[in-house]
Amino acid sequence: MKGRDVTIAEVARHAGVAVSTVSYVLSGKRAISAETRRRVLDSVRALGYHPNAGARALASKRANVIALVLPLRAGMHVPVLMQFATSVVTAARSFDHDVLLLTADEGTDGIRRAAASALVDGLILMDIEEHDERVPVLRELSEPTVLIGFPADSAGLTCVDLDFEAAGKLCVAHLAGRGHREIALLGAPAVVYERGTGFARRTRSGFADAIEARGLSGVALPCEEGFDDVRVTVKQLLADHPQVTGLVVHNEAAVGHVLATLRELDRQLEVVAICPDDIADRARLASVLIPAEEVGREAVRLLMEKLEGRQVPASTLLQPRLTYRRA
Amino acid sequence: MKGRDVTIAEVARHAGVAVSTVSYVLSGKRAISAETRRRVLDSVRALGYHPNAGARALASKRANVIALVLPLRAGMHVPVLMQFATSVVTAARSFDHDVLLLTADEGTDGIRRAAASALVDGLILMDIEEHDERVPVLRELSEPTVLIGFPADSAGLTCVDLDFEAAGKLCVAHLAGRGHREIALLGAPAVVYERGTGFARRTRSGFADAIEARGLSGVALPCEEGFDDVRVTVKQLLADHPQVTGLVVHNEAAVGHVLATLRELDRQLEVVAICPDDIADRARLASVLIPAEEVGREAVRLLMEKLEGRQVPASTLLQPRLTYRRA
DNA sequence: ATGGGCCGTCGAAGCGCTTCGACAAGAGGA
DNA sequence: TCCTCTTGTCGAAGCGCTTCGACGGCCCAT
Repeated sequence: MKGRDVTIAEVARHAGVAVSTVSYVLSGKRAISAETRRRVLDSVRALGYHPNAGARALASKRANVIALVLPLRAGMHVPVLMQFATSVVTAARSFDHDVLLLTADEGTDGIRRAAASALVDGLILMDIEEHDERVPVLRELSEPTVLIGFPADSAGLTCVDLDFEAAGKLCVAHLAGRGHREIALLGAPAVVYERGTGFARRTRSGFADAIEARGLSGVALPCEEGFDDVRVTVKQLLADHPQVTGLVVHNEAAVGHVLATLRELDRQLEVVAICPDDIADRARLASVLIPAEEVGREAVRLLMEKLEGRQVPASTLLQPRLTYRRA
Repeated sequence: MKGRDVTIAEVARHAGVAVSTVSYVLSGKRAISAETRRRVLDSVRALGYHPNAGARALASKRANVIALVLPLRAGMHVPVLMQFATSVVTAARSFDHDVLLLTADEGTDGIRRAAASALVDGLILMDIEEHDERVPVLRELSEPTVLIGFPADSAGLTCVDLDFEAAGKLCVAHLAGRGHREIALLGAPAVVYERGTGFARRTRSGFADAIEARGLSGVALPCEEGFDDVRVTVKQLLADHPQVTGLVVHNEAAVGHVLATLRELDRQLEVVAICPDDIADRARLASVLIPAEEVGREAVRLLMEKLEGRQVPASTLLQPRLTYRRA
């Protein structure tokens, strides 16, 4: 219910300077004497001035807003998604940008619209599939983009992600180092592989490579998320491969159920998980964590670089780290 | 990489009309002949015109963007939060608005900033506490606001939520109707009550009222979310109150663990949950669902009404519905 | 015929900001 | 001393859109 919004003209009048001077004080794009700067900033505070976002965007051709395109589909672990989202928002704020939320179910139209209307200066997309329909659209856009995840053809794009292949290898190395010769991988639900989501496949291929390179024997299975499904899968696995003593779980939702089933069967496999830290911590499990916080921050940083017109590496792979916890 | 953005002036030239005519065709705010309208729309399509959001906001004093202020704190069930968020985005899009994501950890500043800079036309806040620091800020804002949840003093505000008191009563009524005389409520983690989050308390008080009104005996306990904690809580409950035969669970994360514990103890209580449908469905449980979709949609609808300057009810309580599932 | 309305369209005035070029005034070099 | 640079500030021109008032036709009631 405060009075009408304060404009830059009122600040200028109050401080006894020209409008442009106020603008330069605020943007720092030209030298301003200390005395004038102080007067202007005092007036800004006194009047409670906030620049009008629309006017600023119109004049400067920069909205100071980026779009975050979130998926909402089966097989995504929602809390991790949320971690990404908050880290993106926080990072964006640290660059004085806001975040517009676009959901994937508006399809490519939302992306086109937000970009073409200059609503946003750039976009971050999450949960990229190998053959993602959004990717061709991005190529046509003049707005810079950063992807979290990798499509099959990433030429000309900027992508960030955990190095899941390295993560798969790291898990095998860990278990091999502790003496296991036959290792299984329990992965994402089958639908996630079918959709061609990169991270699931990449882990699996890293796993397979490492198994082969070390001359171990291994088996990789998809795994659903419900308790009963997990139970069946684990039992089947142990029946088919009784020699398995090491287990890699790459499925946040299933971790707890897998452990419960092993307890129930009284089988003492050594388990390492690829999952958020809190889940692994709760289960006292060795794990490679998904560095959602770091990925989000890095994505924003890259986008800001691109907004400044600077070159950035096409692909950024964050190296996995394994945390060992004794039970 | 397409050419520079198309402006309304180019559309006007292409269609052979005045700029204002194009604007009126697009906004529908003045009558335009069918013939002219067709020509203009053809040009719009031919040139791929998208109005510049900043210019539009500046001229019309409407950004066509609303803010969604999300919390991210302990004790909130994240998937439900996500459901709210997507339903808000979807609903907003249906009113031709976009959604700016603000996180609560920017505190009240983010709210002030977004409103004062005219970045957004209105705000929706989630996860309101009884004594929420953001509420006084909202009262000073000239932008309309809708809260999802109720603060202790909701005077002058517009709030939407599931009627949790009614939900608590409904659960008791259901169990009483099926012959139970001693009923327990397992609620949110203790911290949620301490924080004064309304929905948890309101369910508890509805529960207590219904118990008393029917002359039953009842007990209400907070409940943590980890498997082991739940196990302890349930065991304690059954030890202290061996006559309990009906159980209301108002804690999404705990539902599964409660059932597992009961199975383990071989106790056949009748359980009804207040939780999202998918969880109840998976567990084949009678439940009152949290209508996240509906709440989000309603919040947006109310906000749009307020944006139009219309009066709206101060409080909107969505009536709970109980779904009975036989196991 | 004649005037009053309505309909469809146009032109122009902003909206609040950024940024470019201009220009005093003082600093420094010759 | 004169001229050239800086440094700090100002004024004005937009940015692309909405909206207000004006106006020429046309129809209908007089």
